[in-house]
Amino acid sequence: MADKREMFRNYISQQGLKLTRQREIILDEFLRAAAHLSTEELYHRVRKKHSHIGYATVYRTLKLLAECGLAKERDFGGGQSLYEVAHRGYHHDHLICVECGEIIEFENARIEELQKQVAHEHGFVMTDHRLEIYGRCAKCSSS
Amino acid sequence: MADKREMFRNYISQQGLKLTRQREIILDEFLRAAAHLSTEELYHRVRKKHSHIGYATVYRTLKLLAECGLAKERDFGGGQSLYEVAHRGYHHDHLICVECGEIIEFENARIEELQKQVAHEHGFVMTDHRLEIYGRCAKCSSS
DNA sequence: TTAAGTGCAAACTTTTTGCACTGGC
DNA sequence: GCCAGTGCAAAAAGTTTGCACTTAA
Repeated sequence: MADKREMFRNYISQQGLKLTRQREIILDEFLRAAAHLSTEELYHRVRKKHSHIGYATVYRTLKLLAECGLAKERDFGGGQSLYEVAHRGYHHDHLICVECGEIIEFENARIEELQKQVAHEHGFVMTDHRLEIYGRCAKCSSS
Repeated sequence: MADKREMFRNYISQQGLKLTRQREIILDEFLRAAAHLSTEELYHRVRKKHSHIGYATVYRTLKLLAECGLAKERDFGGGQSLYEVAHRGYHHDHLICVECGEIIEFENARIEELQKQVAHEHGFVMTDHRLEIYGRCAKCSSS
């Protein structure tokens, strides 16, 4: 987490941007979040402690975080996009409960491999992918 | 295609809805489209021939088509959602060129199987999934 | 000092909705 | 004739932007 703040500072200065109090607050609150956050949710969390911070700043900062690789924008449909803390080095996909909304992250090397193969078969060079599995989680299935 | 119109009529009457001229026009134009259409695009196509049809009607009809299984809503990000003609019976995924925007549909039974397995490992019962592979297509890679 | 950043409100984009009128059944 | 559907315009909902003021470097 400390290294992520470091990364942010590096990026900021490299780009000739400025490290403002707001950006630090928003970054900290973002890193504190375990799950996938909407801009709205992050805005409210930030607001609880720092009521002066505006909506636009949260949007702008979240974009900045995505730009520098600390955040990843995810669009699961349903209007707004969610951001998650980027786990550097490995790609993961999502398992989403259609009933309670729980989101579980997973990795599967075999699937990744097959994807690359499919892309190749169609003459594509794969740059990214996204896989979401929807279903009912254990809790929701039993009840 | 004729059977799809039939399906639509059946659904309409079963639900106690009405088969209006607008709905027929929109359905026809939708079925004519080969690729993935945004509501906006469909609206413009419909408008060319029938300038009296409103935006809201296109939205409402597209929702109706999705409801009765004739259309599938796809959200590739980028603001608006796209609809595609639902190919009944099999599920397919998408390969998307990040440069020219071309969308190719594919199926891969092995990947599907692995997905079901992943869901199972996490106690999920899979109901649906979505897989998108992003990359550069042959044309865009070479140029 | 000075250019980037902020907060606010207004603008924009996509989608939905309220309502009076129209038209299938 | 009834009630669902339509077209329009207004409202929502999410996001972006213009601008005058503030602040990090």
